[in-house]
Amino acid sequence: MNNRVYVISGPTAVGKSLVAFYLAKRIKGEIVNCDSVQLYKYMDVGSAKPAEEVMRKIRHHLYSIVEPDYSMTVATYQKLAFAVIDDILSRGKTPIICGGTGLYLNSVLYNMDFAGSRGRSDRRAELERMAEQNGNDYMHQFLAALDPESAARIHPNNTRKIVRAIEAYEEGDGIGSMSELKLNPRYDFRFFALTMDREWLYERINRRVLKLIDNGLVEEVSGLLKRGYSASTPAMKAIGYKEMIPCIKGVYDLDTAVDEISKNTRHYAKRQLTWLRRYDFVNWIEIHKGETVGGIVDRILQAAD
RNA sequence: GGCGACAUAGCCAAGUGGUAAGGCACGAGUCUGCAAAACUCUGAUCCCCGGUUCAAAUCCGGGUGUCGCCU
Repeated sequence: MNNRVYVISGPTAVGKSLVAFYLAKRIKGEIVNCDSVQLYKYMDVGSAKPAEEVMRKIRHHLYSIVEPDYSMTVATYQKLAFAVIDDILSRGKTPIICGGTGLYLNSVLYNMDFAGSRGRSDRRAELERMAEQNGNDYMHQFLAALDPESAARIHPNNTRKIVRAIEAYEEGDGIGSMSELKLNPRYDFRFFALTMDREWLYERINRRVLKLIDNGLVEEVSGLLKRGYSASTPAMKAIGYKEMIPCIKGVYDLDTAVDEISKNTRHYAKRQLTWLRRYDFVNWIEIHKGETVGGIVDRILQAAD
């Protein structure tokens, strides 16, 4: 059975969705979301989900599948993604994974086993409280006493990771190291990362944020607040949402919100590029000004064979 | 034209004689169950010239520039 799987990644706002869509049209593909925020319902504008009519023309999977207060994890994503990918393949179509959430990408690309520790939320809360009371170094030393290897890998200030490492250790195996991961043999990947001149990308990001406002971001976030979601809802920590809440509450004006969203999006895009550079088997597709989507798809298909 | 203030990294900015805090931006990076998250690293000899002093971003004189007020 053919098990080819395309992966289209890249920083936010390079145009992944559009490229994936045209690629899907060419090869009878179906798109599988790999964006942690587009997984959520009611978060369409801020997460820049593909338009309705686009979704009607080509099958799109794993978009808007959970409520904003659902706490998503990589493990869950992986399970969902595998199920969808296998389903698409079984129908003789080609899955096109599209998104820029690096960790989620890893869960598909690599042989990551999440069967072990799940993490109990009560224990996590307890550890977080402990961290707040005793400080970063205390927690780091606490971890070092249990699991010196992972303590050595985690910076003392990164409390979130330290808590997870302690949690994982207490549950059993502890956390592994991503540097030892092996490629997932189940699929025949064609992995592409779109990129473009940094300055141009930043211009696109700035422009897109303005467009999100035009498209009704303020209304979308107000709506979410009315539904009862708040700044502490997991999904509301996403860029575009977390900055919009204070604006709606009158803490600062819309211009400030726009600046904050743009800045955080630029930072995010930069981190995504850093993440993608670590894959030695990725095919970089540098997009040039004036190039058509068709042309980009041509280059992808050429490189894929 | 006169009077006054200011001049420190891309931006904001502390420091008023002892050898340049901090923040932001930019850049680089880490990453095994919150990942659009969390975290780390990185830059200047202080507008120019001269003087005082063992020692000046810090004091004095001159120049240039910016801002404010006055005529």
